[in-house]
Amino acid sequence: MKLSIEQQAAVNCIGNAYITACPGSGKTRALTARIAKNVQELKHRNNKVLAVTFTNRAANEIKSRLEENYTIESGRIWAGTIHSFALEWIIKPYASYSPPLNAGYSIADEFETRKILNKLKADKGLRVFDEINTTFNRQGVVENSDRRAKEVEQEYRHILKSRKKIDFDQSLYFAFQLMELIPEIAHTLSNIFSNICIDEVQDTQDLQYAILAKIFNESFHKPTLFIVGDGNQAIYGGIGGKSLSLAELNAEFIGSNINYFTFSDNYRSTQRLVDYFSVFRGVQGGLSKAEHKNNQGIISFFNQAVDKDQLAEAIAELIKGELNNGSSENDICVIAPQWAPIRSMTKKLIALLPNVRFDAPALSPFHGQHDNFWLIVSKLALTEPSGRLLSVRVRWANEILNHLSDVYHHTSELTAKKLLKVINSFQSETRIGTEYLKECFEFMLDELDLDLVSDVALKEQFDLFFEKATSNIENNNGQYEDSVVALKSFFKESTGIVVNSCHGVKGEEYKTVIAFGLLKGFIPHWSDIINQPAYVGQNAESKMLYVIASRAKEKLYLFAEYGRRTQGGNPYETSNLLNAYSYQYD
DNA sequence: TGGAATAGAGTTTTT
DNA sequence: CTCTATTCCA
Repeated sequence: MKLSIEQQAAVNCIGNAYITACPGSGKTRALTARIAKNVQELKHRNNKVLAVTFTNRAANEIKSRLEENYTIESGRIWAGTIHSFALEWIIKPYASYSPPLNAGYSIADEFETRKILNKLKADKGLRVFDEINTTFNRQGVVENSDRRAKEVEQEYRHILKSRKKIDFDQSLYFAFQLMELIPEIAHTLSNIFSNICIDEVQDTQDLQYAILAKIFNESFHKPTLFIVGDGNQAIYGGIGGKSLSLAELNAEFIGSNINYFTFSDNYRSTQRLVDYFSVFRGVQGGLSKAEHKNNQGIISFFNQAVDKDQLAEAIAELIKGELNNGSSENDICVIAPQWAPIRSMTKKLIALLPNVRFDAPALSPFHGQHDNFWLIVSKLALTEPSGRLLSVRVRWANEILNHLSDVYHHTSELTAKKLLKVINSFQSETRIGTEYLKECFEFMLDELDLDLVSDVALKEQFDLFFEKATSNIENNNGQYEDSVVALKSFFKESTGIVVNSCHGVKGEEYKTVIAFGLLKGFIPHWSDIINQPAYVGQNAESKMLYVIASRAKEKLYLFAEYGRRTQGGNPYETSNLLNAYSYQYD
């Protein structure tokens, strides 16, 4: 992969590196190059490179870029979210030493935790949207200034404990606790991982820094650090994401003496776009220069000019125009700050443009079940063994094998190849999606000599999987369709116009970006406005707008649509910053 | 009846 | 927090 001089300097830097740079300057490109370089330079057979980020989407981005640009033996690198790292490398192997975990545990998913919290809030006379903090800091303290919020949090922990469940926050805290209790964990990890790479570091939480720093600080042979981020894109502050300065990183990773780099060139967008979105940038970083000299392209803002009921038609027209002008479906992305309007938009767009393909993850009836064993199996069941999916399917098959051996303690000589062969040979007449999957799972269990009667955990996952999917299908006014064709279309090679949340497309780029819902209360969210000093809302707002506008390479269409109403019936207004930004729009 | 005090509306992103 | 509507009281 070709690197600029700035990027090469960072990638080839001896020692530790911290890079902050503007969007589109090739931070992730440099990171993947560094990972590949690190892998080549690994000294011992058992050494690995660790690459962590905050979201699954960002982790998958790293994996795909590595797969596309380099040939790396899969065992030489571990890439994923910090949560999954803590689970796989600390909690699972050492759970028996942890007092809260040694009696057994499983992970509570979002459905369960939200249900418990909502019930407790109602009992205490709090409203569903009153905020309850559940994140631990490194002292193990969960800060809630409100008395009732604190009580809710404590009772919530009791309920989880009685069910032998841990939530996402506890998975991090117990991992950190274990590392404090047993220094050998950090020693072992630092012996395995000779390099630690962190992408999108501005979204990392306090406890996550603490875990990574512990590995570094306790090690005898210091791993090298390669840390990449952009404080101006820190849009996870609301859930504890924290951007650190170079000095703070140096203090965290003791004696790391990190070299600082920044990239000044933008390889993504036209100069006109770079100038446009630079206005939303905070204090960090200088002006960036676009490599593309052309000032063509479009920046449009439909400020209260389109009614929300005509919005889908307007966006469909834009899409049609783009496609007629030679853009491909993969060049276009439609984003909004919240999922609810995205779902209805997706549905309308699909109806309006029946021949256009969309990549819209929100339509899966399985969302919220990432960790379910059967979700991975259904990915295989619903995809064809061809094209780019070939290598991805092998990855999924290996995940299934890992689950079977680690979580369910099956010791068989099953290989990924055999598993794929079994699932590929499954055939069924049914057109009903969930029925098709059920048949396929039973076929697979049968072929592999497994059965649900003797395996309680696998059975529990099996039941939950269908229970939640069915509930999604039944309760959402037909948004989710239970047909084999619909389910297959969800997992098929992700091509088509991306429809996603602003958070979801962070780190990605598109020739044409169409953003809607740019309204005060969405951008920034009410919780950044209510009971907050004005600067909190302004910061949150400029970061979100910065992320949104900087996704675009050539064309940016912005909508602050008219006609959306709050629960009380008041109209939503254009987001403050956009309203105040005087710009010569097309 | 005018000015001050109080109440109410506005509710997401991710693991 | 900010904006608006309502209530309170002299």
